Amino acid sequence: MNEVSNFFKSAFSVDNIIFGFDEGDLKVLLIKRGADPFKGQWALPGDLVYPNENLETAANRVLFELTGLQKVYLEQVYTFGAVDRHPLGRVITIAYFSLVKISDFVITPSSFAQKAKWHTVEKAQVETLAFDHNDILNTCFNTLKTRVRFRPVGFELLPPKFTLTELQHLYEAILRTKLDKRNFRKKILSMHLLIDLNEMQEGVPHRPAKLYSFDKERYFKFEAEGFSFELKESKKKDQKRRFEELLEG
Amino acid sequence: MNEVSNFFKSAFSVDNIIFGFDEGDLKVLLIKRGADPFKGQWALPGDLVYPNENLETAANRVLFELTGLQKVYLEQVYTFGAVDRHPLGRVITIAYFSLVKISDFVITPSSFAQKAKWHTVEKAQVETLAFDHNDILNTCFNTLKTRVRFRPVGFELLPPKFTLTELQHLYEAILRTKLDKRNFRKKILSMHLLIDLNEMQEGVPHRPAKLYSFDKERYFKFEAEGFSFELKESKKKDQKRRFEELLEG
DNA sequence: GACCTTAGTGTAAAATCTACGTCAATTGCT
DNA sequence: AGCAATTGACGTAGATTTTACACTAAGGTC
Repeated sequence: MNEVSNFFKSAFSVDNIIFGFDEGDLKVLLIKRGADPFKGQWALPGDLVYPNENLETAANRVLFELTGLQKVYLEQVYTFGAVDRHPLGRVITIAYFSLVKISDFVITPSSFAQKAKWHTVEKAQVETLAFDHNDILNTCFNTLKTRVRFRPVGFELLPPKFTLTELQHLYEAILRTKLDKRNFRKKILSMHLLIDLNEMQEGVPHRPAKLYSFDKERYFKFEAEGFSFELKESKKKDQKRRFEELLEG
Repeated sequence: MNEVSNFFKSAFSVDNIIFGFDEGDLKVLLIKRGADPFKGQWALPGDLVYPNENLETAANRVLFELTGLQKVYLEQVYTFGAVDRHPLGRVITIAYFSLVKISDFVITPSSFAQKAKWHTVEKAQVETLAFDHNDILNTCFNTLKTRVRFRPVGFELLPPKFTLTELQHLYEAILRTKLDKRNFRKKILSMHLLIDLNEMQEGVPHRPAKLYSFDKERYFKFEAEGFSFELKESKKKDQKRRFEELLEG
């Protein structure tokens, strides 16, 4: 029993990778650390888990303290536990990713965050983040890419009413590819997971588009009986290349 | 700083879900616990992680101590951290699943395992396991089902030389469905991931089948350039039902 | 050599996926 | 009022993939 007590000297934390979508870009929320270690560096929002707190509760708490948001999409992704990942001792961290509608959203920096700011994922990936947060971000971004092909999680990133073009741009930003407009629409509509709201966009300087919302109930029904939601990218390489040029230029 | 030290009172463990395949059944290795808590109950093999040990190292260690196997397929799946999941204190556990060839294999029960035994997954799922190990097993089994559809991990469960029928039975056992023989073969062979060994089964009381091995190198090449490996079950409901009857009867 | 068991194979019909071009509705500018 | 600019909406033909399905071949056993 005494030996066992030697093991009870570790801590664990949760880190949230909070994705949002705005102006055609996929973004991630980072905080500028207000305390050592890594003071002044950008980091993923996270915190130590209280001894009597469940992991998911902790992830929700961090999200709430930082953003004021509750009941948003949150999913455990991976646990990072390299021995030397934290300078203060053995701390393993459980990464959660979260998808939020940026529009809903007021950043309310908590005590441990001097400053919170949306970064495009591209920029965050080249930034030097605190701890092993670059690893974590990359892993979670890859998970998002995979997730979005098999579950309609993407809808969590859009406002309640959206156009098909907005939805397509979202998928293109996440998958970093270009999709064919007509095929995308056909595919999405054939799933019957969108509700046609019979409303139109307003105040846009061009032909207004129809607005849709996501039919969650219907999706849950389908999911219950085993249902795969997949989006494939164009098989023609040219399209993909064209998009990569777009990203760079 | 003093407050922070309150957090450093937790421990974490790894639990291994070791899958094997034998006699047409998917199996999982359980140990009968030799010490409290849960003495005498079946449990997943696991251990506390040493303070200076990486998670993956710990998972490999547990596997090695129990089975003598090294360098087998091992993948992190999920972290379980309910506050009350361990009676001795706050212990979160990181679940890894592992795929081994039962043939390779001699169980060498370590100090913490009185007895290790292969259980069919079906039976293990209805057994009352120690801690939250039923949860863990179910989660990992679902992950295996998904994994096997997109990556050729199944090969890890077979001996180095196998027949197409053995491969098909493996998939059927994992997916709990029935697959069409000709379509399965066509699909598998069209991936060009199997090496035809130009050898035949011997000593079987029927027409001997060709032996194949898995072409790992080729797979890694494909994987590197983004490649999806998918097996779908029959869309005709009847086939599935027929198989479910088989499972029950 | 009869019979039992599993191995091995092809095809046609259906479903899905891919590439692609034109007219429509609105705003803003002149 | 008319025109330019912008994005929305839509269908089809050809290619590819998926599905369902049944008979002969090879070896072992008795």
